[in-house]
Amino acid sequence: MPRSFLVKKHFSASKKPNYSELESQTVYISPFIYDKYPLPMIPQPEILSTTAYFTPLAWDTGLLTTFFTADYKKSPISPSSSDDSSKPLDLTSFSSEDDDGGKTSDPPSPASSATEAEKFQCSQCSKSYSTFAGLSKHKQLHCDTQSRKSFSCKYCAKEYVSLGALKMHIRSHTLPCVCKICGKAFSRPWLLQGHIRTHTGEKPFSCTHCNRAFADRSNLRAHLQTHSDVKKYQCKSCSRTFSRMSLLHKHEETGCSSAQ
DNA sequence: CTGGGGAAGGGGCCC
DNA sequence: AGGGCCCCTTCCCCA
Repeated sequence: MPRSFLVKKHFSASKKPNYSELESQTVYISPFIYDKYPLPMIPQPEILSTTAYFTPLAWDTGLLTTFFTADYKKSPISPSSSDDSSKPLDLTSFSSEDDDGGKTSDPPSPASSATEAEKFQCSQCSKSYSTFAGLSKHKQLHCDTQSRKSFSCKYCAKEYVSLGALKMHIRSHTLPCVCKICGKAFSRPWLLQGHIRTHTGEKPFSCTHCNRAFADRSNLRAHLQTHSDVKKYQCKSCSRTFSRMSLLHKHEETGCSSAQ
């Protein structure tokens, strides 16, 4: 994903958040995409008109293609042919466990992480991180009680130990990322990005088992489970297995016959 | 009721 | 320290 899609914002450096500034931050996607959608435009609230940022990247089909090609070069998941960049990408040649480059919370593979993970360990809880920054954030958020400070949200009762976490949370109230097609607002740019795919119909993640395509990588992962013989989620009461945790939860909540 | 797809929210990690 | 991305999870809807 091109970083130019995102509008860099400058928050107040003071400990007390500048709420008016936070509230006025509105992220716009490029207007070019909307040229393809002559839909009646929803009246723009004042927040949308005064601080509009139009970044260079357009979300038209051609540029989307460019975007996807460039973006996915970073990941092990890349189109089979660079000349055929409009072809949906294939995730299925990678297992759901190891296609994330070690960024997930899954247990790291012994070969790659044993030494890395032990490099920075929390003295409080012994949790290990591969980077000092990771350890620092962990300590700040969870274990370094001496340095904990409270940042309260003015919209709700939530409190956070860091200003960054509060800013992130406040975005869920202010919803600065607005879709110009339908007016729906989102807290983060990539939520808007995913939402825009619902308008464009872009589905860059394809399943090689059945040729279905998805707009969302996670939805492809969930779909891949339907092709798997082994269901990951098992009911402790009746041992029945499910492809999704949500299905297991639903099964348990609706009353597993073997429960109790 | 179950299984599956679509859409979205939030946390963790890397840069 | 903050921005950005990825992943996991959840909710809703439909067949």
